[in-house]
Amino acid sequence: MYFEIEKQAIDSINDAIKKFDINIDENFRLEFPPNPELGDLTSTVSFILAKKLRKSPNLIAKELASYIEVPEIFEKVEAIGPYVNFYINYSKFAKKQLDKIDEEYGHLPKVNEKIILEHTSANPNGPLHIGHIRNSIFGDSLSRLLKLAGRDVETQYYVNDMGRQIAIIVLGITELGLKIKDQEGKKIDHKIGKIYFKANQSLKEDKSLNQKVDLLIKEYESGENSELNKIFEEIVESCLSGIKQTLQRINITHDNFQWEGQFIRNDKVKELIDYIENEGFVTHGDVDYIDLTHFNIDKEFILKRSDGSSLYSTRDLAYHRYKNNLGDIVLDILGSDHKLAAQQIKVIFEEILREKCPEVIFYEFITLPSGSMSTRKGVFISVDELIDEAIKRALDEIQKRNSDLTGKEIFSTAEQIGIGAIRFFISKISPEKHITFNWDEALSFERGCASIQYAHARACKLLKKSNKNIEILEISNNWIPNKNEKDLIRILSKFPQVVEDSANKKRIHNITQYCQDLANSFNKFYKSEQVIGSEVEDSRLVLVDKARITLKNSLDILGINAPEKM
RNA sequence: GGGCCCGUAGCCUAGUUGGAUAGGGCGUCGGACUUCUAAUCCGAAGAUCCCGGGUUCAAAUCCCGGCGGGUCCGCCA
Repeated sequence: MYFEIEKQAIDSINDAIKKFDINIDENFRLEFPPNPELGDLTSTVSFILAKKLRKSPNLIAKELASYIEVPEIFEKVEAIGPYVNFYINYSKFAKKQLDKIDEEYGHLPKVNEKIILEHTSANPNGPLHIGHIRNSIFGDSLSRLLKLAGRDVETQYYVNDMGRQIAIIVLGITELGLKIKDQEGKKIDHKIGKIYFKANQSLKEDKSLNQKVDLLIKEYESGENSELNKIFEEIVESCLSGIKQTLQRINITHDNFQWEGQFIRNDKVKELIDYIENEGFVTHGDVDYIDLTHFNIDKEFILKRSDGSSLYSTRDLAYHRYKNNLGDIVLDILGSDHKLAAQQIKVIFEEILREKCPEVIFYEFITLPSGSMSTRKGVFISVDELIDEAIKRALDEIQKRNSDLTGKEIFSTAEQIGIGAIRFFISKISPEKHITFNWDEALSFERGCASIQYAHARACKLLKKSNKNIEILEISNNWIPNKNEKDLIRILSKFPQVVEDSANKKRIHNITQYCQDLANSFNKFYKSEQVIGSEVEDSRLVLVDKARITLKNSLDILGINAPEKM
């Protein structure tokens, strides 16, 4: 609906512009004015015309507004300063807009674009910690957003089964006699994390163990020792199963898990290195490397270790080459510590392999007040701990309030609220901002996610209480929306536009703001307007139902459940 | 030392392809539950948009120079 009336407004402006006898690009879009008193839609086209006509934008706006034939859905068009503002006629608009909202609301038309979205890809050397969670939550929400916006998205987790980290765990088990089952921790990923920590301690004390790690890496890479292969695979598989469980708790699943070892086993890494060699980009020194100084990167790209074993970066190159064949866009979510590596990959793809290079979205770190987290040093807050604490706090909150929840409902609702608080906290901050973790900030239930979920629960309760079949309710013809209703309808109508904008920018924090605005508007309406028993009960019930749907759909982008009771 | 990112009320944050009185939230202060659930709503106070220059009719936004924080500069991933 929004797109339709926007188009009508744009057409009317374009018609009016013809009177100026000037050519401009007709594909401009409209914006939302900063507040409703200034209308529902606004055009800044006067600024563009001003340059061409050499007249002040204010005068042009005035003239332009007088030329515009106001489309029927609008009440008036007015120039205020340099802006041309359109005011919606809500008596006409309300019904049309609300009729458009169904369970699919927000879905945009299919775009012919396949996106391979890699996120999380944490090393299976321990549990996920709160440093990883930004990657997972951002990646998952982005995938939901892009799907809603009509893209075909496949999510992948790149499993590092071949790195030094895993070899260190194997060392712990085979050489240091550590057993997974003896380790502290409720989940297997936590236990494996303990072995990783302990093996690293030993490695620090006895440097000679490093040579054993090197041997393990070489041997696993050769694939010849089936006994050893099994140990590696079991560790990775076990740890990954724990990671998957954690992700599932916060509503995250991946479509696909790709083990990096496959690119060694199927010779793709070898083919790649040969190709680069043939193209003449390999320099042979102590090790084989690509000199990237011609491309303004001072750091060389090393292709393999001097003992011939492969490196993460080269295997990653092969993985990206593989992904290039799967989709139109290859999208990675990476911590900003990968910026240099990503720059190298970009140059290698563009200049050497002559293929499209991956698109990367970076995020800054989450650190503890005491500094960075480290699985190796055993310094981190695990995502499982965070979830447990979030649910515990939500449970306390529910018990403090007189909710009408009973038995099992209490726990599942606490879960939804706790997880919501976590996902909302991470999603609302733009990724380039560094976060110092703080329990109380991360797990706030006032005015945060809980108030949005609460708005949804209120809507559900109200609809149930009305005892009417919402499906067959009609908006009354003599319903003239008042201020609170107009505000709510306006914000409901913006949803598809917010989806489109956010998807184009590949940013999700706009969605959190939208959820908050929508909930605020609904709560305000709820507080000030009687629904059941009012003269326009049916119309208001429809409005409540549409708000319910939009709240649910917008929360869904963030992977947050919308409880029906709280 | 060099590269990249960040710096917006006591605190967190949006806005950064230049454009309407810098938008939210937490916290503070004052109001609203015999009313569809107060995890709510209404109102108030609170900002040198890190600092200093510059470009512009117009700068939180662009340019230059500082300061502060994060991060990278591994034959780790």
